[in-house]
Amino acid sequence: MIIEEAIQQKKFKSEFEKLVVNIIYTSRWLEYEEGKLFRKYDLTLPQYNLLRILRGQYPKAASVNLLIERMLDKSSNASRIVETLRKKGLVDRKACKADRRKVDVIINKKGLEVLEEANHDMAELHKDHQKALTTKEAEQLNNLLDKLRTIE
Amino acid sequence: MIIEEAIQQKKFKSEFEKLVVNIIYTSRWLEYEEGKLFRKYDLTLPQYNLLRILRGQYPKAASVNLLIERMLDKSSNASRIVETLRKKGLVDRKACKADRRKVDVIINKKGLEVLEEANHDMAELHKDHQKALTTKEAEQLNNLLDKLRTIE
DNA sequence: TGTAATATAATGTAGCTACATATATTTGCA
DNA sequence: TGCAAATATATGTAGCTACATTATATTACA
Repeated sequence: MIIEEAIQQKKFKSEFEKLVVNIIYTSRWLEYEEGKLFRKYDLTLPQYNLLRILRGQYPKAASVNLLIERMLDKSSNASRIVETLRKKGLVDRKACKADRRKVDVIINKKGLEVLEEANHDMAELHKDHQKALTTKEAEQLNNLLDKLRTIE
Repeated sequence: MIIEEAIQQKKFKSEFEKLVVNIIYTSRWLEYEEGKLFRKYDLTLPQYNLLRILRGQYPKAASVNLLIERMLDKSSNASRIVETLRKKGLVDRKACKADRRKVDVIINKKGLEVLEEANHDMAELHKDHQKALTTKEAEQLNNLLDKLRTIE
């Protein structure tokens, strides 16, 4: 469905106004698609992303600061998401000995298992995307999105 | 900044995995840029979008259902956002006479004024985007995003 | 060395989404 | 007509972002 139909807006002032709406709308659509998948594992998107970052560090610990730097939402409150994951028994958290301001967060065995399972389903989702776009088109999209953000 | 640097992830499994992250990240970036703008007017993105839909209907009333259909987040709770806007004195709400289940929501004078001002700043933001991409590239991006969503 | 500046993490608040559920009204049809 | 199904909206809950503030630990340097 083209964006005009999707949100029932007949026309946009410019191709750029339309682009902003289109990117946000497509992001929401992707997040919803992924969200359906995560709910199976009682995870949210930010929780899944945090687990992925932690697995990237495994078996080293990550500080909350490191997590924030690598998250998609920089100002999301990593502390609270870590706490949620800890309550679910997917990560361990303890004070950092070298710098007592810091906290060492490590994904544990259960966390790695859940992540592994979710990743399988995620790979399936990406296969669906491959039906819609060729690799070349996906590349082109990636490059254009990167280019848009050069004004930052 | 390319997406790999932005979230400090060295490589992705595929161009498609990268694309999902890139779209969500770019959306967050746009929302943040727009958000800075809205905060000047004590508005949030959903509130701004709702006001725009209401102006599209003006001087006719919109039902909550119509608002939901046209919002970027279909399952956002339009009722509550309308209530927030009403508290801020930007919209009026009254029971619909023809169908008493429905509610008539109309943007008022103050709402139209605030929207007008915010739109000015928004136009400036779009000018910045034009520095990053040509109209042709924006078009290309729009088409690729629409194509990605054809699997829905 | 002592103190101010900085860094790290946690927490409080408003508003948001996603989902489930509740309530009231209208419609469909046996 | 009467009642079940459908429709429209509101509300409760968990978890989220954005922002401001706080608490604590470390660093810089006069």
